[in-house]
Amino acid sequence: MRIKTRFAPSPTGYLHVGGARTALFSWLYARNKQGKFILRVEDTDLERSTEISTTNILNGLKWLGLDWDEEPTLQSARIHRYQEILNDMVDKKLAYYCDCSKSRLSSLREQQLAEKIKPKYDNKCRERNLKSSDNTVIRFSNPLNGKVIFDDLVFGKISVDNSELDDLVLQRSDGMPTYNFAAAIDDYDMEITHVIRGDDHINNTPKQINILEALAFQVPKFAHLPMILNEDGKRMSKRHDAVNVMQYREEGILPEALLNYLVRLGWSHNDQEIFSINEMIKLFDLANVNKASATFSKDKLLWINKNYIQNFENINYINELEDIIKQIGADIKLGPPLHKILPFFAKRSETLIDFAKDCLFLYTDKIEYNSPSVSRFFTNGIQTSMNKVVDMLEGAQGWSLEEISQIIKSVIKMDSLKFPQLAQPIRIALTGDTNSPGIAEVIFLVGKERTVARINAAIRLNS
RNA sequence: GUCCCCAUCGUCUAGUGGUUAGGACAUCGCCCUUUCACGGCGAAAACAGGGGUUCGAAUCCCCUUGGGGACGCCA
Repeated sequence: MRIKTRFAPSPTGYLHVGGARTALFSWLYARNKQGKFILRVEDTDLERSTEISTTNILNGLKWLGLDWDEEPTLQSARIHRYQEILNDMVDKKLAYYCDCSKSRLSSLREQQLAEKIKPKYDNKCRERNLKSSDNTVIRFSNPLNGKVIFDDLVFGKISVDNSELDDLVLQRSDGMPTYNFAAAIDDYDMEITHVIRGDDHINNTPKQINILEALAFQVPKFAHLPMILNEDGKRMSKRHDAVNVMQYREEGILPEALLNYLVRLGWSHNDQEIFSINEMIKLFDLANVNKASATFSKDKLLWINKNYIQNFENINYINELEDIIKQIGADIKLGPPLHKILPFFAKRSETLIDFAKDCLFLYTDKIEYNSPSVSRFFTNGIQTSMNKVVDMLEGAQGWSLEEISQIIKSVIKMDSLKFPQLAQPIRIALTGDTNSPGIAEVIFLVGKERTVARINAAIRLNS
């Protein structure tokens, strides 16, 4: 049978890192097996679901490059199908109507909690044979005895006693199906072979298996993924943690890098750290997924990102970089085309934001001097040497790195200077700060005319 | 509280009965150096604890401890 996996987000926010990791593993598994990967939007909660959330989540997946097969399915479009099955279940006494009020349910729950027992529905309506009416829900007649055992592809054998489960609601009083019901039916109808999801769903699995088995529907295989914890070792939360995938984009993280970081959170292939997308697809398997939850490390993400930025020959991020430079307010036409500066800046940047800031002096003529550095390096008399550099640069025949480098060196020799004594004030004149690529490279990239203008301006200001 | 699950350096992990317990991030030191970086070399750093099983346990079993998850007309 052809492998088919799905990612089934609820449209109640954006794509967060946990969801992205789940989607990635699901996607990798399908791609590795030449199977299908589909999307299912679980929008059965009318209160919380929004269309904008669906768009956000899809955009997140697109940015990451996690492409899907088939049109995404909305559960809200399938209510007739759920209804059909529900009617059948009630007919077959696999499910029943229940009119217990929410207040009765909550006091029951409080009582059970007070008695220190697991809160469960007491099956009051199970044998009452109620008819459907405005306020009724449909509950599942969960088996009373025995246990549910399934073989999780990551965790191995998991066993839960039916006495731990209760008659869960399948359909709300507003007519919408609940998660455990809709997900089980959809996985069956959509012929999902492998349900890959977070391990917070382990406890739902026996419920879904019972529903499927009651209906004599085939049960898919399950693979639960360990959770991702934040740097405090707590579960990632929207309040405290950077969990929106698009936030990483704004921070200058490359999608390939985020994917690479995420794939190593819970999965490994010996000692390998860096994987191209194709390698991930080729090497991914569920057998090497870890069981323990993992802590998210921004440091390591940045390290991986740095690797990808350095690897500009294979990863194209010029358009993204250009957007950021424009956002900062610089004019890309003032300086060299971006692909020409890559070799000089790529190995210096952890993020695209760093990169953009570092190369900004090439794309703006408003140089803001870092004043403490100015006073430190613009020592008495250095202006004379700087003037010599200007003169020689103006007289230069060509404009090569080698030639520029020779000019700097000759002035240093002429005036008996140490390299930084001359290089630093020039660097400040050209870039505003003390940190940049090599001084000859900077001069080369800024260009003759602008270099001369900037050095002259700096000399005027500091003499 | 009840149930389910997990447990190797600070972090991500390799390891599937016999290893000096390996790699990576971060940290620290040295080297390189034209500033900041990059890079190179090196150091420190772990099998949660206790019982078994075994000639031999990080690896298998049990208990304890710690952590996570679930217990909704959320997903």
